[in-house]
Amino acid sequence: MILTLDLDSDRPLFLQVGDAIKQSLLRGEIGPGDPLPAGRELAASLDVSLETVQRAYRQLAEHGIATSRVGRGTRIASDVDTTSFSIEAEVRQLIDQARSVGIEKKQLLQIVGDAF
Amino acid sequence: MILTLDLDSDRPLFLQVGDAIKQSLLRGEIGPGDPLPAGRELAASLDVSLETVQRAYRQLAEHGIATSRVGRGTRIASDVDTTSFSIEAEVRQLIDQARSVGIEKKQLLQIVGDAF
Amino acid sequence: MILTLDLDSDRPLFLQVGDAIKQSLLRGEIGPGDPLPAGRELAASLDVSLETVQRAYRQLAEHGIATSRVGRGTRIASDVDTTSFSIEAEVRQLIDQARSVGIEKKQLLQIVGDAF
Amino acid sequence: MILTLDLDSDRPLFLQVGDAIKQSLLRGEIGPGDPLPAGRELAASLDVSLETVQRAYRQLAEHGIATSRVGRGTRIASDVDTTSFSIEAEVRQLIDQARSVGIEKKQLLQIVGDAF
DNA sequence: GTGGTCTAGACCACG
DNA sequence: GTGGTCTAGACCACC
Repeated sequence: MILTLDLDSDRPLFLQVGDAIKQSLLRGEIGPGDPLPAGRELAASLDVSLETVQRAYRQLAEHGIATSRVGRGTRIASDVDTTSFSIEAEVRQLIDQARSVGIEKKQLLQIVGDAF
Repeated sequence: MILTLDLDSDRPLFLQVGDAIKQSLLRGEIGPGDPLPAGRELAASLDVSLETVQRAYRQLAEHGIATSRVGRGTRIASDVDTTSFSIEAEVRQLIDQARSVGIEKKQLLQIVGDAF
Repeated sequence: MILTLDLDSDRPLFLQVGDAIKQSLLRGEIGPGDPLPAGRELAASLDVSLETVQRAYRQLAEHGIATSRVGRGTRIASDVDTTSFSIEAEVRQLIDQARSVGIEKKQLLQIVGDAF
Repeated sequence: MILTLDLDSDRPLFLQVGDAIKQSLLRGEIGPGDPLPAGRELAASLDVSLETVQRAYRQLAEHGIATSRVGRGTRIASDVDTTSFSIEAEVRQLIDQARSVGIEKKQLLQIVGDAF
């Protein structure tokens, strides 16, 4: 598993780690039941503290995306539902509102790009 | 000017103050060149610290929405362009959700562009 | 707020802190909207690390029992539902099952007391 | 002896093994004096480490449920009393929930005693 | 080996 | 002042 972090981002590292794992799920690189790297291992490869990785895993567990068991590692939940990751509805809503105030496609992409 | 803040929101108060002023602009309650309330006055009416209001005004100034001059108070810029921030809140929300599910900037722009 | 921790317990300290706060709620010592002690303050009075208290508060927030805002402290949620803390149903279920296998009141209290 | 483990459970495997043996006792599938499978054999059939099975047997011995003798294997104690552990799981669950809502041992015993 | 908990520091943004 | 994040260590139970 190869993940990249943006140390200059305002987004907390532990959320970035969780984001990256969800991304791998969406891309199909990993799937239900698949093991995640050991905390110490991932911490070393990302050059962050173990606690940061643990917080990421803990958050994934709280959201039902992964499960951790002492001595057995952390793995993607067998019943993980990737469809919940979709944001299509939000995108449609945004576009509707943009149109309602006369914002063009080009402008909206500019605004979104600037805010990301 | 009557503004309301949501103390239960995760959004910082000083940004909420700025948001509210932009909303007044969008609704036409205030317009280019109009004066904003004195910092101390608005702070008292919102029951927040003066520093919070000052930070809000500073942010508006940085975005070219308002201008401050010592002794003259703060007023809406004469050349303010409302189209750019009318959907800021929605864009922010979309980006937060996109990040939380591991969607990158490039991907999101693609999705938005396709759906428009 | 006076809380006591059992350092010899197997129960994690941060859960004990959360337990104690729920207990205060059940006893009516604190109620919806009431502020909780500042993390540093509670950490000092309990002689645990700040992180331990923060984890307790974070857990309460995740369960909708408290809300934290940077710079404004942590307080009991205004819509907290203490009835959800009840365990009467579980107790009744346990007693039914105990009776069904011929366990007497005295025995059950012994078993529960030993397991706590 | 056929036992099943729940790898998704938070309950340690070695306790689950002990639980399953107690359940067999309660169901009458095995009785006082009956031999338990050899450690290596059970470990292989459950696909867990020998250490896990050994820990389970050790725990059963500590609770007076089984006895181990080198070279002779492990067997159910001849004087085992099944009434004591028939509702252990329910008691554990109750205590966990009680702790999570801040109920103390004394309080819980009071509640259980009142409801019986 | 694994994850879970905890500490004692630090720096940051918000008020 | 507040809470949020992060680090670099440590010890523990489980496998």
